[in-house]
Amino acid sequence: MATLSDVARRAGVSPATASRVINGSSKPVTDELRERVLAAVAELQYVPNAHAQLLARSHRSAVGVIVHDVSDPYFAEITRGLQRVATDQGRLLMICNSYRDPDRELEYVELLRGHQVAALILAGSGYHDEAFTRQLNEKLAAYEATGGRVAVIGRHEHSGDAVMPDNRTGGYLAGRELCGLGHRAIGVVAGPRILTTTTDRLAGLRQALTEQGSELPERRIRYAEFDRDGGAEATARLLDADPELTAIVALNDSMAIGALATLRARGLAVPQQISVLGFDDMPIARDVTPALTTVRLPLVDMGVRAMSLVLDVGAPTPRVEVLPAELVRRDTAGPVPLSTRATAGSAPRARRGDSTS
Amino acid sequence: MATLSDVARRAGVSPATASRVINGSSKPVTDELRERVLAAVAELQYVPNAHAQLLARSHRSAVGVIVHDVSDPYFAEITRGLQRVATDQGRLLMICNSYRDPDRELEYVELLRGHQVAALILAGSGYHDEAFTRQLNEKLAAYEATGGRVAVIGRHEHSGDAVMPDNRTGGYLAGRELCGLGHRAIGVVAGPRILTTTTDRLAGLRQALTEQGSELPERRIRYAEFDRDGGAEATARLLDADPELTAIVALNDSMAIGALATLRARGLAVPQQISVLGFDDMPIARDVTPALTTVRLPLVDMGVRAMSLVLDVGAPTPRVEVLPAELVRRDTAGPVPLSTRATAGSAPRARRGDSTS
DNA sequence: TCCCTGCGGGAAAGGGCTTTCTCTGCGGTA
DNA sequence: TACCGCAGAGAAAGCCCTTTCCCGCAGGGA
Repeated sequence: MATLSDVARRAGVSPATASRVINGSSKPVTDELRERVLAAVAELQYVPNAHAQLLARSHRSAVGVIVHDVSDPYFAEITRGLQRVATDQGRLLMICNSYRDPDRELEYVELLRGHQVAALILAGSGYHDEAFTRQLNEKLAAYEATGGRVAVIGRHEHSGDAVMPDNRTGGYLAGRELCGLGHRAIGVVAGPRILTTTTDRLAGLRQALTEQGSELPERRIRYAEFDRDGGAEATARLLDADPELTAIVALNDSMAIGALATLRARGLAVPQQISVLGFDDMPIARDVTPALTTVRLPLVDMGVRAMSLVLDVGAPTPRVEVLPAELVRRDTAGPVPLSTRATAGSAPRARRGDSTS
Repeated sequence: MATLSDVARRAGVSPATASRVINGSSKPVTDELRERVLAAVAELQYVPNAHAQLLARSHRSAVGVIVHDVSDPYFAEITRGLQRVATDQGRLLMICNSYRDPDRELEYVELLRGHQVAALILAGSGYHDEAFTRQLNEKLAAYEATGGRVAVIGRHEHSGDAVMPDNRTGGYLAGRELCGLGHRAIGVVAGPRILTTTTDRLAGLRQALTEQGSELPERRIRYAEFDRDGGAEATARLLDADPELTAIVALNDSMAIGALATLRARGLAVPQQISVLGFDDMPIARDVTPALTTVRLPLVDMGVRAMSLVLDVGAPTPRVEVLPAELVRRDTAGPVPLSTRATAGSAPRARRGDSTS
């Protein structure tokens, strides 16, 4: 690899001058030398060693991002928002997938800190795990103590900047919608119970059902991976245990798609025989058939906010932005079937209308 | 930020010793000093500066990857394959999205080279653009001249290692399937015409139609973005121009999903009134309704192969692996409708069967 | 007793760049 | 003519590590 001094030697100048030309320094350099340096750069196909540069200018500009999995549409959307702001401000993003492994999350915090990132964004659910939470907070505190900025998306554990989707209200909206349609026998296809996102959404759902004089017993909940196959499998288990179910709430859209697959395989018509509700409103939700009724979270906006928070230096730090959830009515949730409606004792209401309720 | 000499000072040892303890060097250090160093590390929350490390050990280990967009399922799958091998070998991946912008691709080659990556993988279609191709090849050659390894996935332009999905045969399989089902009026929803992937798939398709005594006129092709909305829009244009179409081939699954959306919006039944074929077989293909008939490419495997190629140093370099395309019959392709079949003059054949033909 | 060996540790030389500081030489003013 | 100031270039001091080289010392063999 050609180095800066190779370039300088070839151009017959000092490395200092070469550096100034290449970086467009404010210090003036005569046109003649400039030309010579540029020519040498081209001839040698010189590319500066990024590590040396980053080491020399102790000026940190990249931003680290830790997500569960960028290829999961939920995080893909959030990342799109993060990226948008970062690009506007000329920041490079380093994105790491933790695959929901707390240890890996801890490792990545160190890794990114080692890479001298200016800020750190953790996106994705926190864990019900005190030991882990404490460790993570220690590491984040250490990082912040050296001037790093931290923001989290959808995690309670951190005491600084945060963007919080209103998972609980989202769950509540889902529950209220289904109750309004007359459903009482509602099953839940949930993500891992160790995730706070799961429990938050569940809590809202439970509250809605309770308000309607119904309830949500544990036997009507199945916990599985937060993805398509997890949803398919959990739905199968749910149906096996309780064939009377008239509605299923999936705690994210990927699981809902898995649920639809299982229902289709079993020949159950959605929403005529059984209703399905998703959560997140990821892009594919409108393209499945029937189109998925779901709770929308402003995913891209969550990314935008988080990145803005973290790059807005100087602002007093503990800022928490709660972003609202919103019900999106499409075609997978309908009134409780006639055969069971009599026992439900509540009139179904119109299915389409405003998207918020 | 604490530095190594801070740690050394606190532990009362030299930086050399501290470094040896921290990196688990093969050089022996007495337990006592080791303890002291480790204690100092913990107290100071020391994390080594990655740039300094990377600079000091001139040993390159990360691998650079340039894709069009990781959040596109096509690339997400490929990346999964890349990641798998990289993780096994303890390599870090630096993934960059070019968003199909050739200039950005060029920039990323430089960026990654600057970051001293051990190898570079370019995934995603090449461009019909000679000037760009020449520039890219120059940059890649310069990189290879300094010992870097390069592999491409699905690009013709590079003369070294390559993993090539058999796009042409895939197009051919799609065409043959549709002809076999009696279709003659076939429209194509294509990606940008500047992409070689588009033209390769189109060429195979055209060949199949020609063999069947049919043809594929330009007026039955619409070029659009390689995504869901592009597919929806191109389908609409196609239908407006030629309402007689009995089948639509989308040149990737995202576009096919867009096509299905447009057809649904227009009340056209798939496959009873019109058939749809996709390409790639991304995971969501089986979850749309009707499930998408498509041409499968071994996406994860493509990633695995490419990474293996590039990390298998010492092997003589120009290796090209062609991976086969395979037809996957699901529910969106059916026999040509009765009303038009008479004019088509060919008996439809069974729709389900072996997945290859 | 002397020498050699090997072990544990430190000094110091990079690694490639940025940036401050210093120096030279020129034009302009008194 | 003497002096000042400044533009433009280079020397050199970091940035923070890793690793080679070297040194001192203790133990073992002759």
